[in-house]
Amino acid sequence: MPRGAARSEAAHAAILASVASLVDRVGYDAVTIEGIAAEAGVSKQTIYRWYPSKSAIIAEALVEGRLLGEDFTIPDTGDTAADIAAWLEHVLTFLASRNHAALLSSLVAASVDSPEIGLRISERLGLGGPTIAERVQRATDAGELSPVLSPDQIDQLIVGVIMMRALGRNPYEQGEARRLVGALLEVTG
Amino acid sequence: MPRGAARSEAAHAAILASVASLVDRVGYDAVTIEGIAAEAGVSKQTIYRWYPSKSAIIAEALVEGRLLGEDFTIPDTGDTAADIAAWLEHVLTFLASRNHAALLSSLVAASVDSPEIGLRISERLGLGGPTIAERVQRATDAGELSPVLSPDQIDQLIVGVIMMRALGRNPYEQGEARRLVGALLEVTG
Amino acid sequence: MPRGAARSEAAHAAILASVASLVDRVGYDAVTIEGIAAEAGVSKQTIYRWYPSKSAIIAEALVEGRLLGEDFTIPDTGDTAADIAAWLEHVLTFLASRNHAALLSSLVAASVDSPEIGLRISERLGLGGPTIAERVQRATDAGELSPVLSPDQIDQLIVGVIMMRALGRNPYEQGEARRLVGALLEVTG
Amino acid sequence: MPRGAARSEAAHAAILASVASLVDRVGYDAVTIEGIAAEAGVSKQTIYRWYPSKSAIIAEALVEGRLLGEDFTIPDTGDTAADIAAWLEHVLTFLASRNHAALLSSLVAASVDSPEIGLRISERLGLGGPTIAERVQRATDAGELSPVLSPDQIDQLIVGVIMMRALGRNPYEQGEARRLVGALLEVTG
DNA sequence: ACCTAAGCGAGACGGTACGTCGCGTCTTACA
DNA sequence: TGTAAGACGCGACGTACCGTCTCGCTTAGGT
Repeated sequence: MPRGAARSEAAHAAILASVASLVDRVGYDAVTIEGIAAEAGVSKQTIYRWYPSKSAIIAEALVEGRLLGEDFTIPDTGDTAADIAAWLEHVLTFLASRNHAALLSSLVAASVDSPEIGLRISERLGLGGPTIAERVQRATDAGELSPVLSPDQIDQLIVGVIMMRALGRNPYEQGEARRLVGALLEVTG
Repeated sequence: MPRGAARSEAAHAAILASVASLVDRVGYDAVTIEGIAAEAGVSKQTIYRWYPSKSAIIAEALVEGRLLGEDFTIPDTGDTAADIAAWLEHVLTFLASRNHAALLSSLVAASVDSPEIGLRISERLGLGGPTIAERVQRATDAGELSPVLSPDQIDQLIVGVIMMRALGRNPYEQGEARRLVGALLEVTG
Repeated sequence: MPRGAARSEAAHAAILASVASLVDRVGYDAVTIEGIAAEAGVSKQTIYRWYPSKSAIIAEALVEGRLLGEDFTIPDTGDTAADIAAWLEHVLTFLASRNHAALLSSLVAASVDSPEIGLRISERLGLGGPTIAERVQRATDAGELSPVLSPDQIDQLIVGVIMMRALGRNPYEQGEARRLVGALLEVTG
Repeated sequence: MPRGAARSEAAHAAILASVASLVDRVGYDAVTIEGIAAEAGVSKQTIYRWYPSKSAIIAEALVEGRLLGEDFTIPDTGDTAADIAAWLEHVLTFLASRNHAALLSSLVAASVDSPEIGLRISERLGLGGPTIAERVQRATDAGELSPVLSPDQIDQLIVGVIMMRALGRNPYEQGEARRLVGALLEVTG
């Protein structure tokens, strides 16, 4: 059994809280390890003891829900098209409010040199369990839908739209999500 | 009329050549102003005289075709769907070769802090003239196509796919572009 | 006979005026060639055409009386001790007023790497013609004085006092010059 | 009680050693912070952590005896005039050898912008304890001497001679110190 | 009345050094 | 042994001046 003081949960929490606050206020790029340490009242060494890099802290903050804190789980009501449309609307609406698009785009930039962050963003956006591709596949197998495009392509197109919105800051147009999903899934009704 | 010595075209060209070479060799993030200056045989001050930041240099290198040098103009043969499919295939094939996806994704990350770069990337990818949305709109007006989605949505979906590919490094699957464009534009043939 | 435009006296004068003003305002060290050029409305090239260095400009400004502009000629009334005392009093009084000590000390600092400046300062302080040593020698030869110290030593001591005053910023005490000169020249009266 | 790592004595010593060596080799003006850092194998930041400016480093090097390392303490044998004469001879002889006059004059120039340096030079030359003025005062009170000039004036004259020597680079003449001190202190013997 | 060789302002250029920031590693003293 | 504090070597930042070098204009003798 290890001797000496145990890992300080207070320090741990302070780090995550500070990094979330800083990312929100100044953006990912302008966040520095020294800034986090100062804001959290923690020594740099403590940070480096638990995290190998700035992006690892961000990744954990994502997992802990300190960033992108809302619940973006894809609902499961039996109507796959409606579920996905509702979820997409939720995501796009979220991006259109406050500086959430800026937050997400700075995280996307971060994910370029940290695949981990990309993965955590996906999870946070509700894609941690069954992905859109899987949902579509299942619905197709069940005869619920018969889309022209493959489930993977549909997944990619929808996530691509989210990315474009995060990067481009376009406003959200009422009903857009429903129309898009409807078209992609060939929901004729 | 401006007085004083004119801007040195030699220095100008050397800067752009060096930045292109460096981005290619070490990646966007690892490029430094001092590195550019050293490689170009130019003083830092000369760089700062003409560019406010690293991203401005990248933006100009993009405009000058020193990065993403290929011709990605969307063809115009009369068949809009085929034109766009051919163009998309070209872009996706390009991204699948060498370290081009890494290059583009690092540029996308850069564009988060520099809208200018985002704009120049679009231009370089052939979207500087009539956009996909415009092409689709024109074809729809001419009765050539009657897609379910709006031209803007189609545009966004297609560009979104390119982004996803750049960020995700998936390989390109033969014929993918054609299938995707076909489905989005409702080309039943 | 030379052809082409003649040296611009306007530029010449503007340079000297600016350098004098700048030395007075910011001190020798903080004066820059670029600052002079900007203040004088003159190009750097024009300055370098006529002066090899900053200290050369200072030297000329001294010669022209733009710095240390007062007349410090040693009087010649026949009474050597009184002459020197009067002169010394004049110099020390000058140093005690305004920021003249600061000016002189910055010039002394300049003279460390520019003997030319040292020479010009001496001239300006009235030592350009017969030096103190020469005056004392002459008075000694004439039987007017019979000092214990050699003329050169006396000269050095008196100039040394001026230096100390310039460097040390002590205030001037009424009658000090007279007492000092009296003692050094053994004027018993 | 201060926490954190203590100041590195190794770095501290290396800085002082380097600055002493550089001043000796290239002269005060040509010494740069970057040069010191490179020579000492120390980062610039470490230098700036402890010293606000180049002159502060010089001041400390003076205090530590890395520059003007000789012992210039004024002796105290009971014979004040002889003590001062011996000390002055020591100083003037020192200045006449090697490039010591150049060293001192560059330090004097530096002291124009840094009173601290001026103070440290005085201390180094043996004037840190009882000054010449104090020694003369004491001797006068004891009836040992009865000089015409005030102790302060004598002090100033003697130090002025040292300055003149430093700035003027005259050679030292055998016995000069003794004659000078003799005359100023009215030692008739 | 033209040349044409200076002089001139403006200012770009390759450099060197500045003083600052943040990195990731380390050392110290305390709990 | 974990922690806050903080020093350290390092690399890059963006700025200030250096002294040299074009530019295009003005000026004024020589033909």
